[in-house]
Amino acid sequence: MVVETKRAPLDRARVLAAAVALADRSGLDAVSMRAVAAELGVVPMALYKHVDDKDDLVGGMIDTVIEGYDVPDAAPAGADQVRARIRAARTELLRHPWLRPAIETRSRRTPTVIAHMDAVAGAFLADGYSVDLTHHAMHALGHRIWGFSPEAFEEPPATPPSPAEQEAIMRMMATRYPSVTAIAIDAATRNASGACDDDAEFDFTLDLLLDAFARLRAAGWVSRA
Amino acid sequence: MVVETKRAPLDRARVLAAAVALADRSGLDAVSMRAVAAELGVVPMALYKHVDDKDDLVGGMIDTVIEGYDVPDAAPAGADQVRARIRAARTELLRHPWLRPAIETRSRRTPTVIAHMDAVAGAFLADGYSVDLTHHAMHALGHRIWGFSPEAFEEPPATPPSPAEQEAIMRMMATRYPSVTAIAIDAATRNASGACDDDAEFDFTLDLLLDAFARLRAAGWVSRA
DNA sequence: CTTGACAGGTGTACATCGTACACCTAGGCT
DNA sequence: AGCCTAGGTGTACGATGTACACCTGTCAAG
Repeated sequence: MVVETKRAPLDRARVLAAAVALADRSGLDAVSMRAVAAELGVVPMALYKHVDDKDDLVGGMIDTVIEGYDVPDAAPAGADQVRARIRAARTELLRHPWLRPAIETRSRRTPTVIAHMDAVAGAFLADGYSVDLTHHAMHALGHRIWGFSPEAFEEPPATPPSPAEQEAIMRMMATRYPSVTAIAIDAATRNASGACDDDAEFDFTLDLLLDAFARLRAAGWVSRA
Repeated sequence: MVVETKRAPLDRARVLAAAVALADRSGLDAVSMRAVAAELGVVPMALYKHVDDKDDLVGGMIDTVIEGYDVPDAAPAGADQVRARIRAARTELLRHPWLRPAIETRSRRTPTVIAHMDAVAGAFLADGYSVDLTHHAMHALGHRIWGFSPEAFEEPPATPPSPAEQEAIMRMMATRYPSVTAIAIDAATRNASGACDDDAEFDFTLDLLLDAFARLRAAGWVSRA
């Protein structure tokens, strides 16, 4: 008689893991209920026994990643601790490109998400920052707390036209948008590929902000008027 | 004989205006091809004669708003000009709440969008900022260039539980997330509603960043090592 | 040992969405 | 007069999220 290898029963963690794996492989758009179910060899509706709805699914995916943050818990306090946490977040963000759009379109907030914010805020407070200054800092850091800089410049969608066309486009750009063109050219002299070093920009801004707040604190800034 | 009042033929601008009006009234999710078509008393497929696809539609909606920026063209140069542009963007952003998610999920970049970035970058350059410093500034300002601060704290989804439950939740929050709770309480002492003054935070961070860059420039910073 | 509740997987069905494709029709040109 | 074409129509398809009824194996209580 044929013995079916019995499938271990699903649980929330396995569902989320499958969704994360799928997103890593094929992007966030590929994460549909049906696709995740197929990944697990199960019918779509089975997922709803472990997940409220699609929104809960991607919320759970985010949580899964956040819980994997490699954060040196016994790290130095204050700004350095903040830096460590944010860099840990960024590492994970780079590993999972779908994470950014996922967080950006998020609606509900989970305990895991709040806990991460609490840890960052706590590091400021532990370093003697006033509550209000910490508040400002959290706002200023914004999404950087999740490891990404919300760029004004997005990746160009990789439309490599013929070299001749490219020349014409460049000329048009240079006359119509001289400033961004100047920046692009300057960046290209520094980086053969012409792409910005996003990682360097991230650190630059992070340091700029952390320094600015350290300066305010040192100057005795406590709270807004 | 019955004389049908002849409908003026559609054009791209009318389609976009209808979509913007609909989004203003009912949110971005309500903007489907079918809904916009209905708004115009036309069949869904008619829109495709004026718009490539849905992505082009929302791109066009964004352009429509950007083109309406009330930017004092003969404004002071430099940081003040940047401030003016960004504040103009923010005004429009507050008028159209759908704008933020629309921009965030954007994929293609339109000339109108590039022109706005070019104007901001140009203001820095005109003020004597080096190209590279301008580049950094654009990255640091990130989405703030579009008028929004990408907050770590999002609006709570307005779940007002019973006062008793609220009390219990607060107590739990205070022990589990002491830092964010401290911030929330502190903010509440300053603002009866307990909500952050997002507008004030926006200005605070904008000033912080612009000051930081002004300081770098004054110190003779020209380009990264 | 029986029974029955319940956790968990199944199957069908539906509304909504974007959009491909073929079609029709009214104006304006040659 | 004849035709081209811009612009609106109609039908249809595949994908998606998810409601609802159903089945089934496990395990604890009687």
